Amino acid sequence: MSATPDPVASPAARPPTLRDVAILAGVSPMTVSRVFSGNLNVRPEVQERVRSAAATLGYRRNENARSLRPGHRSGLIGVTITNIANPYYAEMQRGIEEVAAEHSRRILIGNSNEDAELESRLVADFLGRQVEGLIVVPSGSAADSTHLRDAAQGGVPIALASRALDDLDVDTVLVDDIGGAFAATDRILAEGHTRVGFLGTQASVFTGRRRLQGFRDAHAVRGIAIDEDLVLAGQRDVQSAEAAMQALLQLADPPTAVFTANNRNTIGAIRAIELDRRRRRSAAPLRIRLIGFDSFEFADLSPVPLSVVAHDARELGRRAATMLLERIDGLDPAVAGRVIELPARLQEVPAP
Amino acid sequence: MSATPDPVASPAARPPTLRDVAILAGVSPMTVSRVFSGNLNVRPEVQERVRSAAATLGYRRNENARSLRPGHRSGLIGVTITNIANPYYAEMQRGIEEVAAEHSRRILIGNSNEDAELESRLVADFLGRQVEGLIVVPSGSAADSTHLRDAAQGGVPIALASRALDDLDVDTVLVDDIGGAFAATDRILAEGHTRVGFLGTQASVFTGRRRLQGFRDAHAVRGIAIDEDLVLAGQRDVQSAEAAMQALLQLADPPTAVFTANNRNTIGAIRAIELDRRRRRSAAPLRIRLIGFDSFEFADLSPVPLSVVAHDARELGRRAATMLLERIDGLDPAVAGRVIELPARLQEVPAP
DNA sequence: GGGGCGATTGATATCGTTACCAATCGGCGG
DNA sequence: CCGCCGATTGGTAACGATATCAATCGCCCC
Repeated sequence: MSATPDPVASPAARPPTLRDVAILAGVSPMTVSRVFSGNLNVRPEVQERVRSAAATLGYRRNENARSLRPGHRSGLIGVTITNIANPYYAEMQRGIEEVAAEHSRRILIGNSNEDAELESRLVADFLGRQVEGLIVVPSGSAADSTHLRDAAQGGVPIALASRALDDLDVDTVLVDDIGGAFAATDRILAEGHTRVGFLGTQASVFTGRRRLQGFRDAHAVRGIAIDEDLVLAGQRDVQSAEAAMQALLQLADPPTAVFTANNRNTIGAIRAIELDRRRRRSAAPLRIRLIGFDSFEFADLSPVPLSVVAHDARELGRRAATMLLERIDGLDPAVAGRVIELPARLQEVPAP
Repeated sequence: MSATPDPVASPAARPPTLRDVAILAGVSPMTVSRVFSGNLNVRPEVQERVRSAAATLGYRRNENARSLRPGHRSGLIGVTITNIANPYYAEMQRGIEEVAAEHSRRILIGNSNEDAELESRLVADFLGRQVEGLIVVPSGSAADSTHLRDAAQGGVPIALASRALDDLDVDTVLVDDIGGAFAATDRILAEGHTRVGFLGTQASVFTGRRRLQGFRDAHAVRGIAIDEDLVLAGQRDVQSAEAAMQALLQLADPPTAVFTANNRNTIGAIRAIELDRRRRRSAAPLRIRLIGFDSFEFADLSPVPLSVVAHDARELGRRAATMLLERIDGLDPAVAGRVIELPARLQEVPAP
């Protein structure tokens, strides 16, 4: 005989089924099924025999087969996020999973990478896997939401997180982008600044659009004109944000304050200012008033004085999941899409 | 008639099945099945009729039912992570998903929250859902790995990420914790420091243990004694790390340098030092030499001079997924668990 | 002591899909 | 003009699990 190690049983070419357990335990498949779903009316002695046989074989119920039965639910929730590597969405995912776990649901996750086509494929795949609901951060480039409307029409509940879609009436959890951006900008203007820069994402991104609107509204209310040369939208990562900030700094007449509309842009801006200081071998950074949307782990340790508009990503995830599960658990479908706006609080700048 | 909006079809109490499509198209279920899996030998005209019927009904293949057929694979990979809210693991998850997507696999994800019991339940659930493989960041408290051994014995490939398990011979991707910690500590000692603090996680966490070992090794090689009062292990979050650093600073004879063994502890340490500076209303932070394991987004913008031992979380995820998929795609099971150690590079401190 | 009730167990059919085999048809070579 | 072949289509039986109904058994009460 060869030296192939094979101490216990065969290497399980095929995972054991309920039928295998039944044969080993000398009972019918139905009895095994009963043992694994509540032990209704099975003699303790038989239960013991079945469990022992199952343990010997390493049997596990096939959840996919179970979910085939009528009325059974898959216990899965599909989540598509634009980019999980962004700590904000990671935190949101955590919130989603907390609530999902409380309701015994698992999550299937996919990154859309801001690509509508990819998002659409993810959604289709998730639906094919019988998810009970979808939580979607709609990709910025999503010109149409056909794939989501199809799902909704098919009876699969959807919750949108962070971004709304005008043409899709489903539960949505947003941050008060406009209010937060307004408050931040208003604060800057109240301090006397009149040339305020804006760094944000492209207008096709819902949150970017709204935060720019808050920025504009605040100017309008105070009757201060915006120099459009100071409005740079289109940075989606830290690197491009840093470059954009550098461009602002190098203007002949640079802004005295800048509102950055998300954490990528805030970090890029800080980086540009701090690296500028190091290049100048100066002890003090440029005096630029900086307020950023989104809090992040290092916000209060920034080397550059900074205020942030803070909001709670985990809570956003929790609320989206909660609303979704209400739908899954039978909320009257006639109830129109509910929209929650979570507060965005302007945090005071820490003593420098 | 009432005003209930119900323009198209019924609200799909039950999602349409292949059989429904077949009836509408006036063909047999088999023909529909063929149309959706390669169109082998179905007349174009019939194909068109079937596709049209499917579109009308909003039909989607039930992937769970398909995966019931013998030989079919689920296309799912189960991933358990200790805490996705840690940006390091979020980045890792991204790497895993990139590779999984390249191989047309989706991921089922769950947070174990460093709880072995929870991890075990997640794994059991994933196996029940017929995942083709598992990627696990073993929870620190996992005294035993029975649940994983069962899975492995059942023929489901496993890859461990970030942390190894002594008693489980499976593919594993690690960071060169010992080498990285050694290099960092050696650098500190070479600079002349003799009282070096250590902040890290509890010894039950694999990486924490290894990084402490590198720290000790470096001292041993240089024949420098470690003051055990300066070794604080057990901080798992930023808050407790900050408190631990404060404790070090308040010692009668505080360390002149500190090695922080992960990003939570590094950030906590920076926070303690910076907040101390602010309390003292001083322009300069305490002169403490700081080197931390793990890079993070803000590492080079730290208000406190800092070096880091950098490694690539996304690559770690990619490698784990790649090895797992090799197993799934039929790598000889006789091949013993492969262990990869990714490099951890000591990055120079940026000019302050 | 008989009828009946509850507890226990098993046989059957089905969930949605597809591999396999059989049936049908048109057309072409001999 | 017959028979064979390929193309096309359908019937059947499973995949693993369970709801439903039927069957069996022991035991209690009148």
